[in-house]
Amino acid sequence: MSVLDRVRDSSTKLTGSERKVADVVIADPRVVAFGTVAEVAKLAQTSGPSVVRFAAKLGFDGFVGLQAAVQSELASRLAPAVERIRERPSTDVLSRAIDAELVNVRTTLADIDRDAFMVAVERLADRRHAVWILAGEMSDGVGRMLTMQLDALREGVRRISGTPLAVARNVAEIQAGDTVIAIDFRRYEQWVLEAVATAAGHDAVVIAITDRLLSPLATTSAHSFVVTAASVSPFDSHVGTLALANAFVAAVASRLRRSAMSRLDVIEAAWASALTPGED
Amino acid sequence: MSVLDRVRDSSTKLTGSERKVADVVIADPRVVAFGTVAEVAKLAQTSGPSVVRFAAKLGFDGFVGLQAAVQSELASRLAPAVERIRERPSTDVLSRAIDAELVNVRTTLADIDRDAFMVAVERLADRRHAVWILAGEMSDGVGRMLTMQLDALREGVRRISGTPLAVARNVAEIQAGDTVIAIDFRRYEQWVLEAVATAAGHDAVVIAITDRLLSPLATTSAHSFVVTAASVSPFDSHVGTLALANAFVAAVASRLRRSAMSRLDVIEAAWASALTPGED
DNA sequence: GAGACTTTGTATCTTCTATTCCAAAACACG
DNA sequence: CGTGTTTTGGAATAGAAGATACAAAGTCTC
Repeated sequence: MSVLDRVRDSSTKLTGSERKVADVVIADPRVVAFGTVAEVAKLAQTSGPSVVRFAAKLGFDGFVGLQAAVQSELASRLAPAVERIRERPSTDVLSRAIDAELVNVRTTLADIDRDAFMVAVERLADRRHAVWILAGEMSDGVGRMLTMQLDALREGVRRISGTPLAVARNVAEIQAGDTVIAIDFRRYEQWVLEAVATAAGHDAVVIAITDRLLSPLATTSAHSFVVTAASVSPFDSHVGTLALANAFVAAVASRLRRSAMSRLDVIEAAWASALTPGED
Repeated sequence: MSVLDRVRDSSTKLTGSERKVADVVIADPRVVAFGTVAEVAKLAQTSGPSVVRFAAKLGFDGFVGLQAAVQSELASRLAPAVERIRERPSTDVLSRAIDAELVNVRTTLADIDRDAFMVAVERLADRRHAVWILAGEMSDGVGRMLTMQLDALREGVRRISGTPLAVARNVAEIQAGDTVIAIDFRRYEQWVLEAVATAAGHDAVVIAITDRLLSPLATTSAHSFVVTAASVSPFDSHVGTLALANAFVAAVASRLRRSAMSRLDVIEAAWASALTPGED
């Protein structure tokens, strides 16, 4: 029974400062393995006795018991590589999911054309041009997250969706020089393709995120990025799509560092006043 | 200067029993890192003082100095994946993004409690109980995709969102035995926590997807899953969250194979008639 | 708002462990 | 074989670190 399991089991019975200790222990077991009661207590911003009581509550024989358990867990991780490579023939759903999603992330990001990426980032970071985001139904969630995050970094970011009428109205607003990010996958949705075509006709710069280099979307776009969407479920995995979107956001953020940060601070303040803050 | 280097330098000056100590230290540093003078002495078939003298001869301030050095060497090998990203000499955004997202996927899925996962899947696949999905603003996109996909596999899947009034109305509909999936991260949103508390009070089974084992959300839930959300942008990465959601969908799909497939066929047909099909 | 109960940290005690001392053993050399 | 030197480990010591007792602070309940 691992330390993590024990924390899970007793998590409901833990008091406030014991929970602080638990956070520290879980966040970095090395502190427990190598350190002392005093050090753990300091990191958890509590006192020694709370650390000792925490260990006892998990069923260990004092801090030394906890420490021994953590040490033996870490020790196995430190065991020679040979010993560790007993890779299971991934049969169950979870193992196959890990394999698939790792491939999705790796190939999606590794296959990016760096030059195209930089050009796209440059455009997204250019606050003189508005950014419009369209996403097919299956990738709608990624589109929303991308919109929200880009919008937090700069002004003039809008998502296009809704009824055909609403879409048409929004598309009509797109101006020459604006940037359009379109996300769509197999079973390409007609309205996305049409909207992109219209935007391209109005001299907007279209960035396509899609599943094939020669997808209908990619061929009508200035820049296109191909996502690997391998999945063990009946649906495409959008883990790669989201990883790509995150990469865009990260690049734009670092490009806009100063202005983005002040904008983020404003948003942060709004959040702080709107929410009851968490524990820390 | 590593411990190994120091041993090499002073190897000629070592006495017989000191050499025995050196052998032990090099063969398995864990004994020094985790153990005591007495234990090292026993393994080296010598006495405590010889161990201490060995440490002094290497230039350390006694055994504790040697131990500290060995610990810090091992600590870097044990560094939590998240930390290793930060330590890396920041190359370009893309490479760091790849590293971060791979870590997110790997640790999120690898750290899953298999038993809890199976129990959760069993519930989600149980068509006698409705499934309700709640997600905080930042993870809203994942919540939507999860809802859409689960809904395609089985009936009775609903997403809760909108105005406080709409949320309250939906939450009131939750019945004993229903399953609630709540997704929320740091800056925990009050409405999510409240909705979950209410649902739990009505004897619904709550599955939490959150960022810490002991987050406010996790502690009030029957089952909780922890996501690693390391990011190179100012926002948490939800790649791990999505990977986890996909894993749930995959597992539910394989659990419901027959019934899910026929349902998917119906949806497929609806799509085909609503859309202009793609190239293939 | 009073009282009971829980939680928490300070101060103290106890245990464990690294260190040091020193005498015995091993060794080198004449 | 004896003497000087080095090496070694048992026993004593000093110090650090974990455990505990207890009182203060906080929380809950009626």
